[in-house]
Amino acid sequence: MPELPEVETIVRDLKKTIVGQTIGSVFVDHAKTVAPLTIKEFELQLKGLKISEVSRRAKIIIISLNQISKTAIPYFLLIHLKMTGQLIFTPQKGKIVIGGHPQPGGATDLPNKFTRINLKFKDGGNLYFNDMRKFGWARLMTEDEKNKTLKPYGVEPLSVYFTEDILKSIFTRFKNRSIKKALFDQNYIAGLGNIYIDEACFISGIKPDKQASLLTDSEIKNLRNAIISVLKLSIKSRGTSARNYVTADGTKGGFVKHLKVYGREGKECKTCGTLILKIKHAGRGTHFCPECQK
DNA sequence: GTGTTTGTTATCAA
DNA sequence: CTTGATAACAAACA
Repeated sequence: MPELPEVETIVRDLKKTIVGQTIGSVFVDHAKTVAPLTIKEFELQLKGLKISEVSRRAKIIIISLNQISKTAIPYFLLIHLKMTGQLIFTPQKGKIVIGGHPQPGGATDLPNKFTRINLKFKDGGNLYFNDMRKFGWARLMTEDEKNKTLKPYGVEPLSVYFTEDILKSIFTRFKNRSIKKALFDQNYIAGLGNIYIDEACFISGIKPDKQASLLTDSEIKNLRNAIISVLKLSIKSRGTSARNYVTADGTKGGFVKHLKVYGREGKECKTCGTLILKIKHAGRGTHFCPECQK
């Protein structure tokens, strides 16, 4: 579920809450989530490590860990939330009720039936990794392994490297495939997913299934600006809680009310009143206004 | 029972 | 080689 703005929101929250904290104990209840390590290995290796940094690359959360001793190897816990993952920090001990935000399955407390990992900090706080569908993962790795894992990812759309020229060269490479396909490919642009691709296409007035090589320079410019602005605005709203996503304090993001096309099929376009269409394209539900987008 | 779902990867088909 | 479609992972919901 989480795309760039949701992951970024969680990372910014965790920077404020867990950096500097030491892991006291770890509980894992689903082996696949922490593979290739076994549950026991994962629990033992994380125990006693201190969190030195939290960052993001593409849709991956990177928790940097340093052991207390100076000679120790730095470790990195990389977490991918995939479709339904949540990462929630609670500062107090014991069972916490997520205020007013029932989780999938109706659970309202922590830990719950979808909690796959619980990091317990020495000062009593808890970091819960919940994942209803069990697609997400948390992998403990060395610096080399981390670099190898992150290497294939493309340009960060909120970085200075995301230029019109880069976008143009990507679309050239995708020639007769659609722009949605191009924007979806994490090896070229990192962090976009179904929601923000549809939204950025609407904002820039381009149909998502349009052939990539047919875009004019001015359309590429508009699309780039739309991608940047929709991501920034969503981060400001703390992300889109369309289904499972919650922020690291367990609250919902507020971007749903800004959505122009995603999830609005059959409703009136906010610009022209035409009904929003939904088709299947690139294997995903694809939303657009047939009047505003060409 | 049917179809759908924010992510990603593998495999098959044209 | 290119491209698209589908299934798979697994679970909930309408």
